[in-house]
Amino acid sequence: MNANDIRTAFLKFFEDRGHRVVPSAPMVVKNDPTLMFVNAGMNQFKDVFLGNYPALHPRVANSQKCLRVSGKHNDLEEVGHDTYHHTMFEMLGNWSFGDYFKEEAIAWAWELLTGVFRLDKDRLYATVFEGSAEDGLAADMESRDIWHKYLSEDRVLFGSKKDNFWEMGDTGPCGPCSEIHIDLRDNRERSKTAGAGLVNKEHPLVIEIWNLVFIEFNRLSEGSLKSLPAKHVDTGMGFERLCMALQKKTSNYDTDVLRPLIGKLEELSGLTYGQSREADVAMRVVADHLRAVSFSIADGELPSNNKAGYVIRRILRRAVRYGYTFLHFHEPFVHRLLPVLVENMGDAFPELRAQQALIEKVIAEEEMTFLRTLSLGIQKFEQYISEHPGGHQIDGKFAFELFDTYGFPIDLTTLMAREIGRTVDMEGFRQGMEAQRSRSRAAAVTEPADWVELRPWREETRFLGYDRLEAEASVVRYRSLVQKGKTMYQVVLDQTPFYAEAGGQVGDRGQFLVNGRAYPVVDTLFENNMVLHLMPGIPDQWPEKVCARVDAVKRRLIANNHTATHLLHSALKKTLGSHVQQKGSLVDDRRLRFDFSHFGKMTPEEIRTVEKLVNEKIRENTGLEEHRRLSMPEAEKMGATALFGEKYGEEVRVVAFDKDFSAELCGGTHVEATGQIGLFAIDSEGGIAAGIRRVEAVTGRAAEELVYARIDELEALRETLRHPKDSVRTLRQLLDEHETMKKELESLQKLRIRQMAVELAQQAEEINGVNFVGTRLNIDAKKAKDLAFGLKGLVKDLFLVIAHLDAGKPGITLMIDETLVREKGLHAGKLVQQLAARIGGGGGGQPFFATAGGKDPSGLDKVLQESRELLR
RNA sequence: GGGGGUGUAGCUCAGCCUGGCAGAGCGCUUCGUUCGCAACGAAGAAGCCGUCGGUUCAAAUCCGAUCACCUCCA
Repeated sequence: MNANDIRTAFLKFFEDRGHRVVPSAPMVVKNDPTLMFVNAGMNQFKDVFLGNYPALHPRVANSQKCLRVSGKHNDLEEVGHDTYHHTMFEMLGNWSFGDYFKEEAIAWAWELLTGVFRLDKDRLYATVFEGSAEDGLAADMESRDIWHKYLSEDRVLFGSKKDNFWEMGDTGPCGPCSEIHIDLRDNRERSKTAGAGLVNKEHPLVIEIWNLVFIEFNRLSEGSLKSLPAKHVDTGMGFERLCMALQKKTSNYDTDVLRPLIGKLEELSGLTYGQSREADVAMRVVADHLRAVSFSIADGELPSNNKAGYVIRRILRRAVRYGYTFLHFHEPFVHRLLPVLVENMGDAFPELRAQQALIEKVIAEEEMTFLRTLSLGIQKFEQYISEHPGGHQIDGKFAFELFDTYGFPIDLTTLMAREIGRTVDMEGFRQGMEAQRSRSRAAAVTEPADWVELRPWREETRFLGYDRLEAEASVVRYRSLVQKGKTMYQVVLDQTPFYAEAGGQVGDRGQFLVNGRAYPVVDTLFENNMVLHLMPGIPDQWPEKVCARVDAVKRRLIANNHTATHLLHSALKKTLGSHVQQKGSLVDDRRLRFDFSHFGKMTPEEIRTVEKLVNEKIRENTGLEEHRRLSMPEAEKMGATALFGEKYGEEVRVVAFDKDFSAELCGGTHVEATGQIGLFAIDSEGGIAAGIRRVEAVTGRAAEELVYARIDELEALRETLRHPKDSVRTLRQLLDEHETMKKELESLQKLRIRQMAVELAQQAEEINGVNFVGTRLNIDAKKAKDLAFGLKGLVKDLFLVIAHLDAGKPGITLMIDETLVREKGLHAGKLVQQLAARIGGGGGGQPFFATAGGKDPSGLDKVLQESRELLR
């Protein structure tokens, strides 16, 4: 059975048992601050479990892409060293939302594994929760009894809270779980040691394949458990491990999920998998990471230097590092595996195929920059070694600097040190790291308090803002949080006209009217289907109803920009081609920003074409066509644009303006008719990442101002040029002329200085074995310096004093030949200080050359006189 | 969000600590040598030292702000 068949068989099995099959949600989490990536199949159903959101269907099955690289579940550093950890993996799951419970979940798991997949019954074990005194929970005897119907007593084991009580994170839905483990060792091994003793003991061939979680509680932030209104089933079966078991392999990397990637790596590196431990680890790392990074990019998360993007960058760099060190790739290579991945998984995950070119380009670019970083680090390392030739230990502070500032991985530093017989002071390194951590932690304290619940409330916040900007509503809950030392409140209403930040559109501002007083709302956020109104202050007591009023002027400007963004999106597709995909968007009341995939800079003509197209649509004054509740297939039939990496529910909203021109799935607020936008103008176009361009634009009055500003600038230029016929030609001529004149002037000045130098050389006067030259000139300090250096070559034993005056500023330049400095102990810097007193100033310099400046020009003659006397 | 670093010739960078003539290698142009060149020799062009402000007689260099990029942490 190949991997694709296994996936299909799983989904089919549960579909036949009344489950709705749903697609994987994107791996990148958009509106949950506690989570960056989907780390378990249940993430997208979190709100259903908590009762915040009704289930679409009581029974669901899916295969969910997961990424475990940060937070509570972080497997990144394990990957590669064994044969079963992954950063990205697929989680096959079946779900019951308040429907069936332990009995069916266990029965079907057993039937699927032994009946459909035909796994050996005598290789299977089950674990159940042993209870926890800390949480006041008893052992899960119910699950144990159910299991005894299928498995003998010695195959049903009790497990601790760590293994058999599943929690998504520090807070959130959780419950006891029952895991199914499989013993994949050969018969000889199995007869020697019983599998039961190896369960949960990190044995690579005695592994958990399926976790059946019985969700009953919500873990609150103070640590206690709260019973949920309904009981749910959440199961997760590691797809890669299942494939290993069914394909009779002993490593996930030997299955047809990952082996083709390793094959390609063998081809590219010339090494054979299975020959050396180090190369094997490296190949597994690269294969795994390529898959994780590719899917992340397809879901819209590009490598970058912060947040989720930074995690992606770190994964990719880990792959490059292993390839560089152990597979001897010194050129970008990771991106070359992509075609193999797409070939393999492109059918099950169409987003991969659709964005292949972009993914490849982004990875290649990122590899290149990292290789640059590496070579810079190696350079720094070598410099350090040559500066510290002795010693056996490399300073931990230096190793940390290399890592922190130059991004040079510590294990490479260690490796390079070992090659020259040195070690690295890891304690010093660790200290640097710890200091860095606590600095960052101290800077980011926005711990919210627990919610204060005012009324029972199970639904999501009802959004009224498509139709009205003001509404009566009840406060259902609120909490405080401290941000940068200031206390803010997040307030949730049962219904609200406020639009919460989503899809690039910023949150509304406005106010709540409570008993005749206005309390400002400074921002509106979306979190777990709740709309959070961010408020600097709240009343002591909330009345039954408050009046929520959105700032209408801002909202109108935002609508202009959002609709313009849709028109821009279509215009870009029409002008540049269908490869244009939205990669990001920001819409506020002042401007709009749109990021999209496109190769190469837009030409000025293309920019103009896009602007014209958008303005054409504005003039047509096309009315808004809004479909609030369409099914996904209906929306697709309309040809509405959906975004990769965006999670859509069963029902979607489609916003269209002349539906043949622009129709998008969108939750944002828009204008009634495009004419309201008035005018659209692109302010700038530029690149932000490999293959991604950014356009910034303005609409309405802001667009008008932009156009005026440009006209004014041109007018001012023409005015300055005295209104020539062809100002561009005139300006170009002027610039050319300027350039040649500048050159000419420079060479003339050089010539003049040389001439002056020659003249002055003739004036030289021998005083006590010194050739004295003293002169008064109307030149600036820079020219005096040139002159001094010019004269230096002409006169032996020179003692030069130039008393110069430029724009009312007097100055002294003093030069003394080096031989005089040596033999007579003269020092220009000291002398010039003395002389500077005459012009009411100060100065200094080196023994052979010094300058001074002052305020009193009348003293210049005295300077010359005194310097002459100095020599006598 | 917080820390560190880097912006100097077309490219890669030195110079900054300790203020005092803006440099090197590669590339480029011209000439010469060579059967030939990723060869050799000679000459040359090329710079608002990221931007703005401050300190100073004097700032690439010191101080402050700002922008861009790199990097680590959250």
